[in-house]
Amino acid sequence: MTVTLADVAARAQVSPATVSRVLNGNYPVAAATRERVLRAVDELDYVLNGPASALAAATSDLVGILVNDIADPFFGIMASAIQGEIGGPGGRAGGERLAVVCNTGGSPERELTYLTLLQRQRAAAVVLTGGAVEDAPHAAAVAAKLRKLADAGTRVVLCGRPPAPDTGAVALTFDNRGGARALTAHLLGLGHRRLGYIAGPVERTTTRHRLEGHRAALAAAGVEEDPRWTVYGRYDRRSGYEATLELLRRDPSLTAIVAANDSVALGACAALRESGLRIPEDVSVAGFDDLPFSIDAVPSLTTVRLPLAEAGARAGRVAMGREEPPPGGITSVRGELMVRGSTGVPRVS
Amino acid sequence: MTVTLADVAARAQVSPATVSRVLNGNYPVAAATRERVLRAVDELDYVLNGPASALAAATSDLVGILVNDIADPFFGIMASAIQGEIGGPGGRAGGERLAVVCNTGGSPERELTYLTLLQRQRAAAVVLTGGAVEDAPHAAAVAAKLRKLADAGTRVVLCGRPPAPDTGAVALTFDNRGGARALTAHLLGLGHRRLGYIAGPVERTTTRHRLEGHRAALAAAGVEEDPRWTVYGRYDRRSGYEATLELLRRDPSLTAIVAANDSVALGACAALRESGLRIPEDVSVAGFDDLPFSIDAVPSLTTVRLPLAEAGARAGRVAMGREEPPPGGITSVRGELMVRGSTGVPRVS
DNA sequence: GCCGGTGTAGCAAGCGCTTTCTACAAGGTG
DNA sequence: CACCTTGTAGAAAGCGCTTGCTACACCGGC
Repeated sequence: MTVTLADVAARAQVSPATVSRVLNGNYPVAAATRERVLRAVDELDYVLNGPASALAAATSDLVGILVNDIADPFFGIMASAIQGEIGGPGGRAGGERLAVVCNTGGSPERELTYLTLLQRQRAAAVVLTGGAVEDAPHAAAVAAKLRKLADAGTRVVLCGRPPAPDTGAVALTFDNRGGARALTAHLLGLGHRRLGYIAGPVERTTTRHRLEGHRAALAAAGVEEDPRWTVYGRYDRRSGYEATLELLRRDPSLTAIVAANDSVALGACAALRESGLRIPEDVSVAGFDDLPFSIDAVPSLTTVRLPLAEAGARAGRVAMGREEPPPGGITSVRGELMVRGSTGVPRVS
Repeated sequence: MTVTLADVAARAQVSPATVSRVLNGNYPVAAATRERVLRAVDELDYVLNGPASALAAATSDLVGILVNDIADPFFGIMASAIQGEIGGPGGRAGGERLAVVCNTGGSPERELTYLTLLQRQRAAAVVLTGGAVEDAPHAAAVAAKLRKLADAGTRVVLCGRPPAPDTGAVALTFDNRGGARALTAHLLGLGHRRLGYIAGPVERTTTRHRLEGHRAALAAAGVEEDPRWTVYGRYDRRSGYEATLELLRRDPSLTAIVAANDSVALGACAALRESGLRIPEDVSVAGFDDLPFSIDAVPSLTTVRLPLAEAGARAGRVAMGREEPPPGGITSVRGELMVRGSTGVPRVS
């Protein structure tokens, strides 16, 4: 029923080995022979059997991309950039690779399961994006898995994720701490002294680093922080909305709200508006990431631009071995402070 | 070096066949034996070789998802929903399937190439999302490919895409025409008579259907359309921004702008604001899709909500054979008009 | 004219798994 | 007690491809 290499070989009157070599192009085949084979392939409408190739060659053309939430543009943009570089159709690279996008939903177990599944597929490379979960046993389990993958020849790249020592994984980390610090410093420079902070999920590295940067800026300015000013939530607008109402309840005198990311900031804006507060006259709002919609917020959002696409592209190239990994296998990607309309001088109180 | 089924079998003192059966759980194995095998698997840290299984069993656990642009939440949301249903880790389904997300960038060639790649992988199912390109030869080529996939046992589902007759593909189509018609009818009801329309790329089914709906509404209300009122572009904010400036240049007396989707609408809003026009007092703006950020626009966007997540989930289930396909293999999913702040009665001129 | 390249192609041995068919115990039945 | 189920495990034949090795021309040089 299905046509195989042997069928093509028969039709082209060559051996299966020759057909394989024509298709893989890694062995000299006389032009005339190649021609004949290609014609046979075409006439029979032959499609290589991927699993069989993978088995025989002990490699596959699958590249895994782990994301927390593919519906979130933060991950979508990175995934898109990674995919653009791994040499799928249209990519500049020769081989045609397929991107397997795995939605972990931020769950450690799923992350591990997906890693195993990718190991099972003998993935050519795996890129893990976004913050990691800070649970020690889980981190160890992931590290062990990554080591195993690396040992099996799978290239492992971390994109926007802290390094995983001794795993052989290359890390392209975002400087969340530095970005957050610059952002809060900007607010402090405007004169704000009572700043609410809406953090992400508690056990996430991204959450911690951004919060640390925020606090470092406060400390550097000698501003003492009230514990009531920090609320933890999720990385979505709903969370920002709710957290903002909570912050307002705890301390109505806040003059600025720093959000874990842009979606959260948008939720914060909505809550503020509904509470009858103007942005930035009554309360300034700042986000993080600079996703495409942030500039369209009204007022447009002051935030920290993370070069998501660039980082993803680089991660993709490194994963494909088309770009040298950074020295030491680790590099930090800086964000850029984007000052826009959502932040201003605090109201006089 | 790498541990194989045979190694596990040796350690558990059973035959490879038994190990395979324990792992696949589709054949009775005595509890004690199973126990022993599982222990061996654990001790050896054995991971099944996916390609080998796929080859031997002539099936794979890969599911392809074709999207135009994974960085766009429109596709991200659908992809996420599909993935949630195909039974990956955490899914309710038993098998563990991997989602291969293919970014076609709207290019027909890439679409075809990806389809071939998925055919090569012997994908268990393929879901194509978003509008199709309306080029006849290309459409025929895709149809042929889909038929071939279906013949090879791959389940093919179209999600938010028009039916592909005689291909064996199940279609979950969005009622773009109806939604667009309702949206424009709403604007007409408010009293608008001069409405600009920012369409998507010319050769896309989505573009055509939405435009047709818009025109149907105009016709039904007896409003004659000026050809200058339609501009084609892309499905992104930039396009909306530029198209709006163009529309304003062509006819400054427009009182409403209908955009191809929400991102375009956001761009339109930006252009209007920069032109000193208030929304909706001077110009009303409407979008399409109701993506999460649309409610956070200021004023919040009047749009047509498409049940992206629901449709994706359903597509995923149908692809997995866990839900009956609609009768005839075709169903139309309706959108819901969401009237919000960006539309209002036209200014008196 | 003999010999060692050089360029092509074929042979055949796997790659690691699934699955059909067969084998054998153990247990129930007439 | 012979016989047939029923339950469980093994043997072995592939699945379709890749690739190391071998084979064979054919060519130029001494």
